[in-house]
Amino acid sequence: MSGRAADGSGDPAAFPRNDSRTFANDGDALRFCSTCAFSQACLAEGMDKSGLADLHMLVEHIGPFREGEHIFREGDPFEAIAAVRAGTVKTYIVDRDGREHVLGFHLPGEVIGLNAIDGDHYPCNAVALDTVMLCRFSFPRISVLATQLPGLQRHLFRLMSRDISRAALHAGDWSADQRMAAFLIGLSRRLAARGFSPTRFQLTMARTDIANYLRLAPETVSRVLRRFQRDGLLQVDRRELELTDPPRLQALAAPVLRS
Amino acid sequence: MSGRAADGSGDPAAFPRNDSRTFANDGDALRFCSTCAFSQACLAEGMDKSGLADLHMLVEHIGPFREGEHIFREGDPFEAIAAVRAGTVKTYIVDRDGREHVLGFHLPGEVIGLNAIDGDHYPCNAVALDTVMLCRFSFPRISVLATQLPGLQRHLFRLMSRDISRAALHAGDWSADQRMAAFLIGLSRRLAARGFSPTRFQLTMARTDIANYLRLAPETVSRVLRRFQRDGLLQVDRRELELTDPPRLQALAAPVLRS
DNA sequence: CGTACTATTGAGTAGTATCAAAGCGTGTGG
DNA sequence: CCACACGCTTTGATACTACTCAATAGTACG
Repeated sequence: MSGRAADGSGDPAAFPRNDSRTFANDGDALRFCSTCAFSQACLAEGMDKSGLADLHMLVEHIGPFREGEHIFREGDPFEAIAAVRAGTVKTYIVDRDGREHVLGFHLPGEVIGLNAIDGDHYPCNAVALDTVMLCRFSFPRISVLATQLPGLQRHLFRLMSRDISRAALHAGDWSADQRMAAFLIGLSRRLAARGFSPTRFQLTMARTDIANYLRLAPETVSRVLRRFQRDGLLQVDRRELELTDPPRLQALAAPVLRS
Repeated sequence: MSGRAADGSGDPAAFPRNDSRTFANDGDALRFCSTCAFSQACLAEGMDKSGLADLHMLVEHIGPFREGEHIFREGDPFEAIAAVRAGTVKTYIVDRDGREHVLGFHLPGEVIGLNAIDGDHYPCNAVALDTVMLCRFSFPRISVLATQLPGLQRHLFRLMSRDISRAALHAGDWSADQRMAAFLIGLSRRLAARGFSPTRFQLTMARTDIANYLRLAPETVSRVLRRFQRDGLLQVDRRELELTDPPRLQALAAPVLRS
């Protein structure tokens, strides 16, 4: 469990608000825009169409962030949450011994920064694992909007509640095999929910990142994956992954995921 | 790590809304009422005095719950969150192997049920570890109120954000000693924040509960406590505890608590 | 083609869990 | 009031999971 902060050299200021990477709110940007998912969810919570317009006025599309580039760092002043539009974001902290603890991986459609609301500063780092596009929501502004749009407020409450439960599950006491299976099945489901293949996908994170997330040693991650492959549960080549026996993996993961 | 659901025999319906245990909103009840803490926090967030009245209209004082009595159970329909006014509440789940996983202990002034907002049903059980009094807030009603009182909304956001961070810390990868020290220092600080002694207090939970919370075996909890005592960090007799060397305990807990 | 980094593999070990049994407190019934 | 029984806690001995250390292998990049 070594783990060192992957430092993407000199990044610009954290979570830039208006820089060259911000681009217009054009149709092309909206096509894969998770704001839509965000908006959809708010509509599902009862928000009306006019709210949609207000919400879209609020959002800023930022990116691309390149691999290794930080979106925000621990201690940066908190101003905004963001929905991932494309790519994968890793959030992590580094303890005083230099060990990295990965808090989570955030896929398209998922929201980062919710753990920063209590406090003026981000309590963790967020880094792009590949090319990342974001929808940025100023938190003061989206809060105000949430008082006017109950559907939006409800969606935010739900997102945060979900994160509490997810973190609690992740805190549970499980074997290396169970945690790895739960991690893979979790990825699979989240990708499937966004229209990606649930059985063939890329691990956008390094083995070390997986290890630091699952609180395992990198060597253990390697060994578990290899054993899973020997047992016919999956095929793994470098970062390319295919789940060849999802049912058995799910059975392993079931106690962790409670499903 | 055995852990079995402590079942307090036949409880009445979950989270009763109006029963014999509900009592009037009189001065005596309010004296130690965490609604006050809740209200204070909302005022600190900018809520005005009229909001205070609205909030107090909303709250229902329920209890007492006796030791072992359940406040809600996994699967019960979600209708309300609650602030602990007195006593200790344990939240936990039981996995399919019958192992109990303790999600948290909730002291006076703390709020339970926030992880249930996403979903129609409570995702966990809540049980009284001693005599517990609660302030119940109907969630639909407090949501509506939150759209009218930005200070209240802000407070709810903060509470939930804090829970996300807390759960993430708890999920970290630490030694038995570090986890135990962090647990004790955490208790101490939370008690101190409510005006109790930070150095002398009761462990209201069983060793098994502590073990299931810290994902340790009960035997390990015993051994660590005994070693801490041998090393002069604390004095423990049954459930009576005195921290005799808080600085050293804090040093142990520091990487976990990030303080 | 060489270098650097990440991933894999192997051997030995540390830290906790597990199993078994005894101790202690508390409550109960005689 | 005492004897007993039950539950929780403690203690000891042993086992096992996952870590650590060390070395090799494989990839990506210059």
